[in-house]
Amino acid sequence: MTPRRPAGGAAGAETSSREKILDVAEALFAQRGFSGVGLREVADAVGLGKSSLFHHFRSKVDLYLEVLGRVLARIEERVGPVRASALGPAEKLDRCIDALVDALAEQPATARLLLRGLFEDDAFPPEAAAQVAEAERRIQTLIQGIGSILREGIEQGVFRPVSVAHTIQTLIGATVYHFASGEFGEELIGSPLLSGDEVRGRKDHLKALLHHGLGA
Amino acid sequence: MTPRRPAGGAAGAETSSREKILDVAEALFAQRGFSGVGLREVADAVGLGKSSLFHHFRSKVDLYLEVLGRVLARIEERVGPVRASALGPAEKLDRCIDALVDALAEQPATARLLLRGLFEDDAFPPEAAAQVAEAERRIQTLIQGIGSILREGIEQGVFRPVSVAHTIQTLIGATVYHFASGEFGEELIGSPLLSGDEVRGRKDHLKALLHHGLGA
DNA sequence: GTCTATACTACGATAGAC
DNA sequence: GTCTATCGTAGTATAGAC
Repeated sequence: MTPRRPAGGAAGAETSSREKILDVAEALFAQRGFSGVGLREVADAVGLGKSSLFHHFRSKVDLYLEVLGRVLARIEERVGPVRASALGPAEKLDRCIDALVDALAEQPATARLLLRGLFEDDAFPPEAAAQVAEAERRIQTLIQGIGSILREGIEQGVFRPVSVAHTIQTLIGATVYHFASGEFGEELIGSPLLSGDEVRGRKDHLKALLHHGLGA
Repeated sequence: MTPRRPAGGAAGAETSSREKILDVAEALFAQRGFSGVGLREVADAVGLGKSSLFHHFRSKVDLYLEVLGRVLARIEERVGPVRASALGPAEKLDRCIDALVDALAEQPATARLLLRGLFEDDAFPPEAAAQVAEAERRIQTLIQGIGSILREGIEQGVFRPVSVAHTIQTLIGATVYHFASGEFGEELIGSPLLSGDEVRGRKDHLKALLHHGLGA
């Protein structure tokens, strides 16, 4: 949607093949998962031959993990600054939800890919172990950020003494699942999940529920 | 886990091949999804040749949809009676959560398969359209059951006037995702998700959050 | 950087013996 | 009801010309 210039390259260059592949693969992996997508389908959608993909990515697993890495980067970009801010727990949690929801709503594939990353075990080959471990570490860091906010709030008495782990699980489900629910969610809600109004509505719902639900 | 006698058959019969296949396929499909599982893997795990599966199921899609149907039946069995009961909205919602959580915690594959059914679009062939439509209808019925409880509660003033659709989405995420989160969730919670203590803990967390979060 | 050609494996599904 | 054998296709990945 927002093509950028290559990092230090000359002006006038279009989106690189690499980025095109990543964009297409992201949409497809989000819809049907790692095993559900063939490289031929990716290549066709990009407008390349199947073999050309291997010039840009070592393997299908490599492509998938780079897609996942981009998704995580998008979320970190939004949530990171909130975590580093000096707000109180209640306000910080609100801003954290805003940031997470914005990140998940920014592109339709984000939530589905993250959800798949959270509950699927795709049995990746051992040579990808390092990349898999790094993705897990980044997710852990995000989770622990939310955990810190909740713990701080409980210590300060602004939140009820709830289970931090259970609350995180609820929060993940309420955000990631919602924006991953696609057609099903849209039929239930009755309007596009990613429209500006709907995104605002989701934030309001979540913040109100937590305000009443966690408030001391 | 609970082998039953064949419907009208003689005593002493062990679990039928058909049920063995369904059990094995359920576990595998839950872990890796429709495309991630090969029929050879299913057959090996059951102890049959690959071709023998086609004696019991017309196709892989047929097998998958029958697995999904069993999962839905398990949930309906628990949630249905609650919906039909004559309790007030607040108590009915509590019992509904108990029933749903019990159903999801009964077998480890249930939540993952349901979650996949909710957000995945597996592009099934047109000849399976009827079976797919029936599964969607059953899910819709379950959803509408919860919707009715929420609407009734709001009308009677025992719940805040929240968005019913958003609350349902939150509830699905908080229950189905939690029990589908597998290794990730267990690491976060720190103990097996399906143990008796943990299941009770999850129910308590959810009911407390909703009690405070929805209470008028 | 993209292509054609190809290797090798696995897939879902069918036919037919037993 | 299970088996072996086989079909046709598609999967990931590599080699090498351009």
